Amino acid sequence: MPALGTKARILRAANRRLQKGGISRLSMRTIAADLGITPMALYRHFRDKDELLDALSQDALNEWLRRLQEIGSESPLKWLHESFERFLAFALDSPTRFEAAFLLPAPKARRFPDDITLRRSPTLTLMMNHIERAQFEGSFCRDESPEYIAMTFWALAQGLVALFRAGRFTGATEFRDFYLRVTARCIASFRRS
Amino acid sequence: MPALGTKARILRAANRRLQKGGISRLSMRTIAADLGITPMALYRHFRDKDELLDALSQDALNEWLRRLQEIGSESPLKWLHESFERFLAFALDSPTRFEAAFLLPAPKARRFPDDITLRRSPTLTLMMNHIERAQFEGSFCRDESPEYIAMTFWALAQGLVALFRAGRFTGATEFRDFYLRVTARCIASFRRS
DNA sequence: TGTACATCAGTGAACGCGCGTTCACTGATGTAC
DNA sequence: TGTACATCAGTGAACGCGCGTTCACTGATGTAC
Repeated sequence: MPALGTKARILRAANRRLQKGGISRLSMRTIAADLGITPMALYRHFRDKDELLDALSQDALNEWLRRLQEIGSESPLKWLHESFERFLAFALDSPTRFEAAFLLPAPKARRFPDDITLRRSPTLTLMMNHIERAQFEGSFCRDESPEYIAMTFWALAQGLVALFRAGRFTGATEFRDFYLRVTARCIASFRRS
Repeated sequence: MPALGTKARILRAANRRLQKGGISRLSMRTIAADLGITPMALYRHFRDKDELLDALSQDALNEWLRRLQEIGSESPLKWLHESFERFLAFALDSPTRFEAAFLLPAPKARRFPDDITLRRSPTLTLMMNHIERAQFEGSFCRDESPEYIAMTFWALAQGLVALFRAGRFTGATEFRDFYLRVTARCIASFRRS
């Protein structure tokens, strides 16, 4: 009864490794050791370390997309608040996958403005859709484009979490308070005046 | 005529190394090789690699503080705009030192809110002074504390630069435009309404 | 002025480590006839 | 139903690399008397 294929088990072990020790301590050898397997067995499932890292990051990005998609389609403003909260939750409750999703080198990352405008990024597109809805409804101002606003949100959330991860807050509680206040304020700053 | 002591030359070489290759490729051996010196010679000047890294980051933080201090004391609002521009310039024209200042692990980093409120961070204190002046003059609203506002600015600027460094912008020009627009907007959002 | 000695920057070989990856292999499982 | 063969997950030893750091040293420079 192989509930999980070896490939999936490798990714899970890699995530665990990532959790303690971070990227720098993630090696083919440690992952294999955690699984009670020879390092070379990994090469049966991934061409090389880069491919494994890539799978890891894809996996985590999918998880993030899934969390975003799970948000109920209430009012667009509520959706935006909720998306900020989910980003925070993702960063706090799964620092591993958060790190894999956003901190591993991502060769295929979408670029602003072209890729974004062309809706090539699934997560940012999702966010932009709700921003557009908010603008359409009249609850958001229209002087800025959805991609501009989405990218602003993105930068702010990333910056806040980066400071937290760099140990710039006394504790998680202080961080949570600050994060929620700042992001709420940022959303508010785009409301129709 | 030793224009530069060996210690200073080591730090300069380390900065150069940091420039190409980043932190991960910064090793005692490569630094020494760049100087045409034996790796062990470095240990005459630094107890170990950590101490060298620490000196590197202190050095870069001082450079950043110096750049902030050089801003003329015009109106507080102009000062804040200028500080954002200098942060951008620092990130773009000296990515090396920027990386050393903000991306190297900083064991002594000040924490929000305690250390900040107590004015333990020289750069944030400088920024908070101008925010206070703006509030006193009446050009900034008073519903938020200077430390809250300063930390918000800080997170936003860091987040923007992090996205740029992660290759999320088509080019430096697009980034510069976006950065300046977003930060100006953020400053504006704290003006008295 | 000359000698003895301490200081100190830098040398060069070596140690032990963890890393990604190579190579030739074993042994079980599935499939074709 | 039995045999021959391909497939495929995993093994185990080894290679070559760059790393931080140890150790005992050399040789020049400064200082005390």
